[in-house]
Amino acid sequence: MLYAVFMSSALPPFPEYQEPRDAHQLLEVGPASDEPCLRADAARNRARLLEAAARLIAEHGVAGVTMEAVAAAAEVGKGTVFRRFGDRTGLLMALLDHSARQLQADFLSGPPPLGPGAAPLERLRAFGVAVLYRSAEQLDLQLAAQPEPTRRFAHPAAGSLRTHVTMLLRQIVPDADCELLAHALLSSLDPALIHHLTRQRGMPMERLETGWLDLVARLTGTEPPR
Amino acid sequence: MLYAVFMSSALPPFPEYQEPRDAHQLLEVGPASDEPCLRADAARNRARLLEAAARLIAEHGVAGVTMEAVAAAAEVGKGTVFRRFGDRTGLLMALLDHSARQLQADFLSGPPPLGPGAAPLERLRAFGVAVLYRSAEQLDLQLAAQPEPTRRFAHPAAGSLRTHVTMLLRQIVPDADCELLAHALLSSLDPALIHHLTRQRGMPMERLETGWLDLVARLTGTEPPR
DNA sequence: AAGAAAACTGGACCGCGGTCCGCTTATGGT
DNA sequence: ACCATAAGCGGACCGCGGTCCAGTTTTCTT
Repeated sequence: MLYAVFMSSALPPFPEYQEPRDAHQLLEVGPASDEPCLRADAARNRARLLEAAARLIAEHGVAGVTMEAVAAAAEVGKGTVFRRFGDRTGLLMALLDHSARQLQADFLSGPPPLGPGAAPLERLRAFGVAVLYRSAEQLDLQLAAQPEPTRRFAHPAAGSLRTHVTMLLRQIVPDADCELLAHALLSSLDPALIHHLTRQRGMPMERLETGWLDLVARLTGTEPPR
Repeated sequence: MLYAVFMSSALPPFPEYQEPRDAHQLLEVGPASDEPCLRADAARNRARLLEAAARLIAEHGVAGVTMEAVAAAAEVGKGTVFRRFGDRTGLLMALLDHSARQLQADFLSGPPPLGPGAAPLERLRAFGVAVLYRSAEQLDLQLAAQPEPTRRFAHPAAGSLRTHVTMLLRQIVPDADCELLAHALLSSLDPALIHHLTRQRGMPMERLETGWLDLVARLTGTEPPR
């Protein structure tokens, strides 16, 4: 499923979050909406690059994804890779873009309990669980795609999750500092943390899952489900 | 105060957290206990390196701390820097070691409300505030010293904080999954998050502080102070 | 159709983090 | 005092991320 990504879109670049061109935006969910008028050859190269990167991951793991290796595998110059994706992190993020959009679509307009239709509290619970398992599935890539600490929260995908959680929280605990609370909640879903807990401390995912539900319950002052 | 660090100790290395030699441990708080029988010249070079690094930070900011630059400034070979500190992160951590030990001493054996003597809940509140302001003071260094995501939680200093918070939580909410709760709490004090909130989103420290108190109140099901 | 401007390309180039290994120097036993 | 040995040293070396720019290709305009 990694391989289905290549045609994903890229809307106009971001002012503050510098991305040379291709910003794997994730602002609106549109069905990989408009291919941002990339020149034909550029689009072709973009696809070849993503395919090459995916292949390299499959063969040598994330560590094998060297910018030069990707360029070579795609039979493209190194400069092209950087022009397209800005930096290694950008390339890796682009690889995750598809699943990120999927998640976003799910909680923005999918069926309950994730999407609209369920009570906010339930949506929040489902949201965390979804993020948890999604991250667990792609842990290596998620870890490798982590930008330097200064950028971590500036990225649009992160912003999207944040906004959503904040919105839900406002409906559940209107008097709280929901923005801060959202950050706290999301921090506990950080891929790096999941990695540490599951792989370095051997916790089973179920524990993390009930941990999330408990956390939500405590923060919102509600009863845990069941 | 950065400049008072140089003589800090280093106990025997860590099995799992690979550090070539000098592990800026922070396991026991001992008064920078035993200089770990470093050879005389090695100890001298270590001091010179830390001093050089601090000087470089003062002059050119953290970004100016290049391993080669540090080596040159200390009039030492590049290999020596790596032998001593393992990698750039290790060097930067060593620079933070002093204040880390200080903090640890404060909450392990200092006066209340941080140290023993106060009620666990109060200690927890004070702990967060202390961490918050300490991180804010040294934000740049803290950010730069952040290791790759895989190592973030493996570091002894992090472990020390974690243990402490877990212990306090066990006294406050004995029936909860305190280990997980501790991780959630500590995540919300991550320097990267503090950086984002204060510098990128312009929140004043006071807001973070009351945010912390509120978070503790909610998680422990207690009333916020005052 | 043709020319000009804009976009894209690729590879040479740079700096830094990290490794390696032959040489030097401290240390502790006798 | 002296030697054997372990510990430490330093700089040449490597690979990778990232930049740059002269040259090429595409697209737009008329």
